Amino acid sequence: MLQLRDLPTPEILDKFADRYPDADVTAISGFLYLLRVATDLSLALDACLSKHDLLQGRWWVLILLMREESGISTPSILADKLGVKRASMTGLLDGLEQHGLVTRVFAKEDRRSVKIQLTSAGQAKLDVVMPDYYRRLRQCMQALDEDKRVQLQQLLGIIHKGIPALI
Amino acid sequence: MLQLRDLPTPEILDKFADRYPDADVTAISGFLYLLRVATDLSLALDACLSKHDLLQGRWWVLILLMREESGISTPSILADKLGVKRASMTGLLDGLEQHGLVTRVFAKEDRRSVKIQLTSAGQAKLDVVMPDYYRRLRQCMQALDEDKRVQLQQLLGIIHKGIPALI
DNA sequence: ATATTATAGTTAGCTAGCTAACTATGTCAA
DNA sequence: TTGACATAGTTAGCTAGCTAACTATAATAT
Repeated sequence: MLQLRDLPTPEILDKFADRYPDADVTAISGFLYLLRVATDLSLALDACLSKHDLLQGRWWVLILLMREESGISTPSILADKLGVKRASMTGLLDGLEQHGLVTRVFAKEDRRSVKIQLTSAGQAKLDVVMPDYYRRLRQCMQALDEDKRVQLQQLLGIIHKGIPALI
Repeated sequence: MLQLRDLPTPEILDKFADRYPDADVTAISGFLYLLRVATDLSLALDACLSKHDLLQGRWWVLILLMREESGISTPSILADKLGVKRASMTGLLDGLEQHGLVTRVFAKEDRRSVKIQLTSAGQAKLDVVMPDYYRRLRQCMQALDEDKRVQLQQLLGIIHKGIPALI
């Protein structure tokens, strides 16, 4: 994400725009501020989860399992949904299994595959973490009224559409 | 940073809100979309920089040096401004020095300290990368008119103020 | 003056991602 | 049926961050 703590002042942006005429100072500052706020949100989420002895990766796996009616999925599917490689999912599941939050169940219909099952301890963990997370998140976004939330979604949608132009 | 690719649908959010009454679905979806867009922007930036054989960390160091009139700073100051530990800065500077983009100059006034100087090759690298970055970023944000950019700054400011409530 | 404490930079070893290569199993076409 | 290819999961080794501990130098208090 964005490590940079020392965002450019308007003066610095102007100085750079002098040397590089393509610079669009309001675009740059909006872009950097978006990255800054998102990075700080993500760090705050990490801090919140770490109080419950969790990191984002493992926490999302538990949530993905809870989304399933049966609490069951497979490493490949979880990896795709989480957006990590299967190799990374192996590590996440190792950690969760060691803590007793999921179990690996070997499938009989396809002997290459493994079913991952959310345990009752895993569900119990979520039942502690999620209310805390939701309460904090509600607080965090409290000052945004419904209109502003709609605005935010729209603005983010516009930017999201523009991302291919950046690559 | 948000790994998660499979954002919750409104149905999933409602299901979770049933079990966890503290859930504020518009807050959650705004929060996740903000993280999603920022993460994709950051990945797109990585992709853009990698075409120039750079990663965000090293690139920001070059920019921080260029902000200085003299092109000179120190590892500690750079680490603070970049938001990494001094130990990490050592590695970033090693890489930049190997590529001839910065030089370490030992200071005589304080023999513990080292001055980091942007080289002419480093400046030349920026003079190639920055116009490309600025041009792409302008394209990416093109669809946001001036009003919407102001709105964005305001919304982000409101959210930023709320972050301490999340920790 | 000298002992303590603080600061600048580095090294060593940890983490959670990654890619590449591997094993085992399944699928499909000749 | 069997040979080629595809898929599921794992292992091994890479990266860029991190913390903790270290060396050298400077600043401060007694």
